[in-house]
Amino acid sequence: MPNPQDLKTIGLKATAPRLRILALFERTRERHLSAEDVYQKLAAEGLDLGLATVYRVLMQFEQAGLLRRLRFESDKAVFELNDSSHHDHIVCLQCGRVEEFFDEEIERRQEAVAASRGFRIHEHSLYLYADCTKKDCPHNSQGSAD
Amino acid sequence: MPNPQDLKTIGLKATAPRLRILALFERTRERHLSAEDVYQKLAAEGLDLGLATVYRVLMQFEQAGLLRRLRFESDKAVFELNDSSHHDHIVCLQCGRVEEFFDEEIERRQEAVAASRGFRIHEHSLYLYADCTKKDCPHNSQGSAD
DNA sequence: CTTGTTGCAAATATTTTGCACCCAT
DNA sequence: ATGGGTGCAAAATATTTGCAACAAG
Repeated sequence: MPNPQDLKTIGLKATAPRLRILALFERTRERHLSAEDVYQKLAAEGLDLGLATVYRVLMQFEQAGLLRRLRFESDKAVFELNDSSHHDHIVCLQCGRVEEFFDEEIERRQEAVAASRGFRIHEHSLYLYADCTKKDCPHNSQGSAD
Repeated sequence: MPNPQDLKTIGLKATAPRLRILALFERTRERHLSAEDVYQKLAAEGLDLGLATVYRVLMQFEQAGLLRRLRFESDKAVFELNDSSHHDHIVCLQCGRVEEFFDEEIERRQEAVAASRGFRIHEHSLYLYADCTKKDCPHNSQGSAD
């Protein structure tokens, strides 16, 4: 469970929903959760909270820099803990697995492209949609899994 | 106005809504239009059509490869004519201007990153959100426009 | 105590779908 | 004529907001 001070520091009262939501992101292995995911998981743990509260808290955490909001192809947003080291995402279209990566050269080229056209980048979003070749990916479970 | 044959070729009847929507994309200079944009513009031209039809036609055109669906930060999808030459987008956060770019090196690195992690890319989305320095951008109209 | 926070329900926004009527082929 | 296409209204989905009750500091 996160320290209540973590929240007070960013000007938010340390309430149960907030502490539990932050705790969820800190311990969950699937780092990427939608508002609905958070709601379901906490409800399953017996916490009685409203979906609207989840949305509000996620938004506050995003504004405070605790979480980052991502949009994969689906039309619902997912959130991840903001470890403040920038990275992009590669998503397996078969099993939904998400991996993070950072490529110095891609970052450099983005800057170069933008600068050469008279733009100054504020942020970017880069998602690679792919098939993975992991053994436990449904895509490979029956074929050549190599 | 597009040739009715363009539509028949992809198995769609050459109806007024379809021809007008395609024509709109072929002549408009802002290449990126949302369903609502299309609906408004055609309504303004006196074409009486339903928004649902616009959504249906856009979806059919996308599946036929005539259009490509994009999602910038906003939560509505926009479409662009699919000239079949792949490119990414840079969007000005101030004036909404959208420019397209293609960078060989970025493409290569994406493949390399994916391959090294055991993924095979199907598609990707890369958006750069930036400020542009164009003179007609509201961001620069009153400041140092350099 | 006092203001921020919550849950609920209602409101938004975008997109999709059911259905009866219509038109391109 | 006939099966696909259309408009309209209603549904579905994701998210936001108004409000009265509530709780952290």
